[in-house]
Amino acid sequence: MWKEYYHAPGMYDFDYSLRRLSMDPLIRTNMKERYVDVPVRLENDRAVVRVKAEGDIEKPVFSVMSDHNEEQDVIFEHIRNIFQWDKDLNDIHQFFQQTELSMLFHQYQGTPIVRDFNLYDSLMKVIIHQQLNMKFAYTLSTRFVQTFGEEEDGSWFYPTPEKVASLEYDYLRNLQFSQRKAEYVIDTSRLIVDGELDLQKLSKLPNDEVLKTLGKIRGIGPWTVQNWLLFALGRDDLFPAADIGIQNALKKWWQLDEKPSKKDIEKKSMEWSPFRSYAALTLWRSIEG
DNA sequence: AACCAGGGAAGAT
DNA sequence: ATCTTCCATGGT
Repeated sequence: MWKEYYHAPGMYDFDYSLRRLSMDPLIRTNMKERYVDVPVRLENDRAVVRVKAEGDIEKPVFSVMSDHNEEQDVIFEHIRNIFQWDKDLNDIHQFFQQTELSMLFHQYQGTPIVRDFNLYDSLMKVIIHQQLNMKFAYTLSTRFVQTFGEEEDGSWFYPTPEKVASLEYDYLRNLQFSQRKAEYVIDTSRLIVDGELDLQKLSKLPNDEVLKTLGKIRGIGPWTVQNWLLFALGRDDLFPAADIGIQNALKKWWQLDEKPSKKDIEKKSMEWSPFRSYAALTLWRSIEG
């Protein structure tokens, strides 16, 4: 068992992040004790890591602990990247003070981008969640993981690309996937196993190159690429204009009768570049619960 | 019952 | 290039 502490440079609302993480039934969170258990895939091994809030929004301190004693540095580095503790959210807050979203950022301070735990898992989840209402979306992804993935210490690991590539479409249809969705999930996994798609390599490329590569794959459109860039890679400047949640939030924020058009959204959101992701997160947050 | 859901492919202009 | 229509289900 090891335990390490870390201080973030600016404000950081970890309790909000926990609330978001707790929306996913596959992720074990505890709001009262303020921790989340993060499943970590290693080279040929797995670890479950507990990340716990020890401070508050103004003075964020975190503890990271695990009883997996090998590759401790790799694990800690991975956790730091997921939660992006080194990004100074005071700078983001400062930036939005000169925009029309200043009030919103004042109300919801220190909203971080918490990345999905794994590049491949994230892509599968985004494909599965396309167009579905949140409740059914989580039902589907939970069934998918609990049927084909693996559990360890109460935490669920997504199935590997190899495992998913070996499935028949009917296995997913039985879980109430549509035929299309079953094809998207399995075929994309097969591309990865065959070496035709390398997510690690993609993660080092600029957004437009990722869009060019991922967008060619059947079942992956602009919304899915944008969400993957935002949540898997944690990129700062994504604004999913096609997203219903974003549209609803802007409708409310701009006091419109109808949802604003994709084009209007894209144009206006340019004022929030290069930190559009934070605008998106904060807008989502403004219409939650 | 009708319409929507944190879309995308395929077909039609 | 841009616009419809269809895909499949569960939720409200």
